[in-house]
Amino acid sequence: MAMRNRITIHDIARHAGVGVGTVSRVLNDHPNVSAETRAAVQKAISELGYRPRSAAKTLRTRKSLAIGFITDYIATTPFAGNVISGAQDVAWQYDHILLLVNTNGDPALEEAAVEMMLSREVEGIIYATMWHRPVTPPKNILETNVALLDCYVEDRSLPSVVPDELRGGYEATARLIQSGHRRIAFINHNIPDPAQVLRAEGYCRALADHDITYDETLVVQRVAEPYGGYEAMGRILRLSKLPSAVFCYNDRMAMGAYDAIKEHGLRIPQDMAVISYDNQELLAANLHPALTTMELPHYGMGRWAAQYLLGGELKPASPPQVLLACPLIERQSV
Amino acid sequence: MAMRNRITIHDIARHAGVGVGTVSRVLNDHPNVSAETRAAVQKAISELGYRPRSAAKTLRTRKSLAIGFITDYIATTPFAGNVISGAQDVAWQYDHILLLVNTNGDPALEEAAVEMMLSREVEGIIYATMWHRPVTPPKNILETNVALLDCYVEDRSLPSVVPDELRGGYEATARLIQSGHRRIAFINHNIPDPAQVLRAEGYCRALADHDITYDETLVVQRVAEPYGGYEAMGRILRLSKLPSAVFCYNDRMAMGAYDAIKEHGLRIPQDMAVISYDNQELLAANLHPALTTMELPHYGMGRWAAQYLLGGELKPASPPQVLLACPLIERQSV
DNA sequence: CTGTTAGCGCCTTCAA
DNA sequence: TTGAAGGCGCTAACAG
Repeated sequence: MAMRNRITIHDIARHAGVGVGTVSRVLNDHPNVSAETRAAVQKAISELGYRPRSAAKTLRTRKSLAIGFITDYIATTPFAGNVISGAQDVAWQYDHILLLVNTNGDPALEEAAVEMMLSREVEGIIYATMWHRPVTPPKNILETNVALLDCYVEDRSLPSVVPDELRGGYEATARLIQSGHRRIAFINHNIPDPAQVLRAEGYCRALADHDITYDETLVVQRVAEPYGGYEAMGRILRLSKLPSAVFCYNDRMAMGAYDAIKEHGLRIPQDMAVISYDNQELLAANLHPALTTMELPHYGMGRWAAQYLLGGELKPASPPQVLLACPLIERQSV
Repeated sequence: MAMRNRITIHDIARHAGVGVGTVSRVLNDHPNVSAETRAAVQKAISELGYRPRSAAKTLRTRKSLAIGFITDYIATTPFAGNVISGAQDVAWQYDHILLLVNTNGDPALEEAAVEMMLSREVEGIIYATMWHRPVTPPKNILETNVALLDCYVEDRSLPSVVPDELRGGYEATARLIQSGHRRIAFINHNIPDPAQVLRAEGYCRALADHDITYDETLVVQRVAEPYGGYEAMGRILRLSKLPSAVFCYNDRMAMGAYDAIKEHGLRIPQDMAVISYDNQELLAANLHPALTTMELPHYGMGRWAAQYLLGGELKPASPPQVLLACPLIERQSV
């Protein structure tokens, strides 16, 4: 904290008996430096305990070695850490750091955050939502590079990475079919968002591809919480002809479905197989039996977004709309 | 992205017919500027769409308006978002931004992260762990201000904020006693960390304060996972004289305890009251009955750490060791 | 291969 | 209350 004047490249230049240009060159691994000069400079650097001032470099080069990371509701989802971790791992690999701002969905704050990031000359901004949905980012974000994470703009004019919900819904259903099930219920969320629509579409296509007739009485929509899953499963269990398996919109609904199934005296998976979506470790791994589910690729989306921004393959002409696969996590419920 | 030369204070000075010094003054709310001059400058600023280059300011003032945030395992806990959110809210209030690095506990990476932050001249660094424990931060962190979050150094030489586990253990137990329970079991973690030791201490003191004799057969230690809680509760239920309530080390163990209690044919809370620790929403709110538990003050710790760094009350002479209360979240299990 | 020099954009004295 | 000038530390272009 005792901030005596910091050591600069001038100091180390003098100490090593060279010019500042040379010091700058060794600092930046410029090839045109003789081995001995380089060694002398490096010696001086470590002897004097030199530490560069990143602001000076940024001012000169217009590169901040940073990317912005804007989240909407970071505190409300257990997945936030995975997304950040993915972005961070790639950023670090490129010697970049993450500038984080959480906005609680406030548009004014979003715009201010972007402004601050632009002032700091970030390489680009990752605009991340905590659940898959369409968004309208502040327009000033267009003044730098952007990667939308777990979200997209309706007109597809911005690069985006989201989970491949359709394929996930398809594969979850197919997994059930593969185990011999033909009569498969689907407990879905009752609010139409991308996950809700696309998982349903995947469910339908899987049935169709295996010549199973779609039966609307087997599809029940409720609030995407345990009690919603409980209600939905209860309704299904009152059917005269019971299904032998159920695909749940998410692990929370599956949690409720478990209760209903057990109360009904049925065993999982013998009497009722269950597969679901999200892979919330805490739930999925600890339910009895452990829940087989489709994992949301949070870490991967974080990586993709950072990689897109730093990998140098920016093509604003045709912004990529990437779908990341949701891997099947096999446990004991199927 | 078309990065024509940026507009500088020189441009706006010329446009407004004043000197750069004056522009700088209005930018920084310096009092000595006449109202009309100020207005003229502000007009020019908005007309030209001026955006400051933070690097230039930082170079000149040595203030980056940023604080570093180092985490160990951000991806492994659902609480990460709350901590970040707390720090972020305060940082923003002071016009600061968070520079985030997650290290996966790698000491080399930690040191490099600190080095990068020092180069960027952060105001201070929040060193946060995802569970309460003693730590050894990289020594270079001492070259700036530090706030340890959910952790501490053994010699207490660095400011730290952690949950008040002892008081939490005490109050959880007292809550049970208050409901008339006198025979109270305690399911604890089987690895001695601060939470384990201090919650146990709180349990003991609460019993003592209410003239209840400590009965070691009522205290069982296991792995802090649902199956550990299940095992522990099973052991307790085999006792000849059953307790009427149980205090669990965390919500996950409580989850397992629930299973054991129900399998034993007992009702919660009528036959067996349950209280626990952590308030993992996902679990606590969705167990049947909903779980009464002590909340870990993650958001508050985030706020405290940022406030300490930015509030200007730094006193390295006597580094504060703050304990934050764990509020009781009443639900239906007591 | 190396030294010198001219800024990057801003803030902050110092005079006026 | 205001303008002018110097310099924060670094990189990159230019000579040599």
